[in-house]
Amino acid sequence: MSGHDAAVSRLRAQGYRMTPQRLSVLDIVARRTGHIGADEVWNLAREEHPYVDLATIYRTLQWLKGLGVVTEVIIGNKLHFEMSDHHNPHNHMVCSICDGVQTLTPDYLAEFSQRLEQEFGFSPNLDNITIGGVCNQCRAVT
Amino acid sequence: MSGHDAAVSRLRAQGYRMTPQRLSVLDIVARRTGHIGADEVWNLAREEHPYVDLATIYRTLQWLKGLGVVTEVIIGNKLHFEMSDHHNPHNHMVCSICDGVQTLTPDYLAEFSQRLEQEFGFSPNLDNITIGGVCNQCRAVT
DNA sequence: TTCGTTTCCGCAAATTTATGCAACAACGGA
DNA sequence: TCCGTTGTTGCATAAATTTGCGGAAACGAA
Repeated sequence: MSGHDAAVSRLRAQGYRMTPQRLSVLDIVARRTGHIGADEVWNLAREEHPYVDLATIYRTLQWLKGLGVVTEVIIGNKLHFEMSDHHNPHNHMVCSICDGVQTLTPDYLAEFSQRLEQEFGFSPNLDNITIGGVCNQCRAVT
Repeated sequence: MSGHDAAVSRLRAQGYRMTPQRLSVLDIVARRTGHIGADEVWNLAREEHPYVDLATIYRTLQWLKGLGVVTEVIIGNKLHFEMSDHHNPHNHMVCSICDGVQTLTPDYLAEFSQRLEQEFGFSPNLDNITIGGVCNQCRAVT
């Protein structure tokens, strides 16, 4: 179907079972341009498979995140997800006032990341990092 | 009594009411060297004031965080807190395997922060940022 | 196609954190 | 010291996410 066929094959090759629930979640996240909340994934998934449980959605999303297939974006107190694009990776800046999201190339984090690695031997996982703060417009209003 | 008297006076001067609950939370966090979980704060607070509600603990902690009095550290899926030390500020690196915490001077984040500000007009709030990743020892074991 | 192993899911309940509201109490003023 | 205003709390409840467990189903092997 869509562009996540490669991901599906890869997961299957790795020995994971591709259940309808997992395919559905993957499909829903892939079809959406931009991020989508866990609850919204659930609602869409239930249209196809009315019995899917919210716990499965969360489990699947965390599983895909751990495998680098999806990226987590923390918006307010809720988790959102989007397909990871390894050809065009980016992080997120989320405004704590308007919940607006801007993207950021990881170049900005590269130097920081290398220093942590070299000076502390700490390997940061910056793939799923969300930078909180206040955006331009919201600051102007205040 | 301890070194958080200044904070108490300042908060009072700013018009906030210093209730026994708030004093107790402040005391508990200040007395602990290092971070402490919200649930643990609650348990200790109840020893002194058996009626305090967990909601009050969370509200107070978030309030103190917003005022820069305490710093939030995300460990696993739980929130921990410690007194902010503005003379000696630091961020945290948390290992996702062993939950170990290392500290980090904000110098490492300064350049990054400035670039976000200059190039995007985005004011990141890095005071309460927690960097996730894998520490030296845990990586060695794997 | 059937079977067996082993992973995965639905269900229920627990955990962690947040919020609406009426009663309460902190603290400046009389 | 007492009072009134108004910020805070306790209580109840909701929201968001995670986890344990027994049954179900995916998928390779026969």
